[in-house]
Amino acid sequence: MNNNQPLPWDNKRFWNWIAVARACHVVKQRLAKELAPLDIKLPHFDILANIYRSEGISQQDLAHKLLVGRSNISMLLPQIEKRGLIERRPDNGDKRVLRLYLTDKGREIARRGLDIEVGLIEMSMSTSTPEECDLVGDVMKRMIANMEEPYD
Amino acid sequence: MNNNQPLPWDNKRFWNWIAVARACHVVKQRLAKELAPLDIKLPHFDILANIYRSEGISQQDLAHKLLVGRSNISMLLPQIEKRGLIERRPDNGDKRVLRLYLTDKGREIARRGLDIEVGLIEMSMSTSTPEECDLVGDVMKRMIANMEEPYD
DNA sequence: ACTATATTGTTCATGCTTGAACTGTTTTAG
DNA sequence: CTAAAACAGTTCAAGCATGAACAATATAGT
Repeated sequence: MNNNQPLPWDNKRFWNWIAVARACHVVKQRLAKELAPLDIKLPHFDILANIYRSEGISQQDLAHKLLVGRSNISMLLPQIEKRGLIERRPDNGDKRVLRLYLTDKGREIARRGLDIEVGLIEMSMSTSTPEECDLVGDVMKRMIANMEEPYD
Repeated sequence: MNNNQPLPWDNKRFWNWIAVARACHVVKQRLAKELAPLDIKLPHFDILANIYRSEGISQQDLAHKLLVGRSNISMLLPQIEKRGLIERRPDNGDKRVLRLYLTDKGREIARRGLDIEVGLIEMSMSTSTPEECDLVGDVMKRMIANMEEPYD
């Protein structure tokens, strides 16, 4: 038995991470609520926001950016397309690839949603200095890099 | 039109937050993989881990801790119970509430899963100093507090 | 005591997410 | 040039998460 191993409850890094996970969860739930007036769900908005930044992106690259599977994108896009928020156009050189573009309506929603998201982030981070926020970002980027290693 | 509003891409806080969200996502996906040998999924493990820390907790309180709806817990518990990892026993004073306890088998899995989780967190945070990690935790707790405010 | 309100847990329909199997296209190697 | 491998996108079945409606129990105000 390994019952004399240190408990996680005594581990500060553990609790700090729990705080990160909870903050993430809370912000996402809150953002979903704030987006309701735009009649857009979080997963759809994430897609719009990314196309807004990278117009003409492929579904593959979009999935990669959002850290989700291609199938996920493949299931959501038709819904957004039917609402007239995006267009899918085949790539000229590669017949496998579909490239994604916003319609004016889609761009408007992306724009407004992003304003809401940024406002929420600014509000929630307003009690921390820019230097502190930057440090948080740095630590997170390091974590992501470490996470890509094999580890076993 | 508000097209001359500043774009989020120019906002440092925005990018720092994106890093947080991505780190969260990556860690969760990785943890899910590491837990596979224990034959336990992340949602089930989260439940076990919380009962491990708070044996005798009610379903309501568990849902609150995990930031999910009661219905979610209500759907997952029977599965874990059937696997013989937990027990549900009625409260003595209040016939509405069910209190949750781990079986020896459940405790073993919780214990081993927590070791894996802590190992993963330590590894990913190993390139940051304890002071930096503590600051991250502080900023996150402030964010959570700010998020509970009305804001509209 | 008694009705109104609140609380705990359940069920249901809906929607998101995943991984595996599949189609069609492109690239690579021999 | 052709066969094998890699790649982009789709489909499907399964599992997770949510909110609304519900049953049973507890609490409060009169």
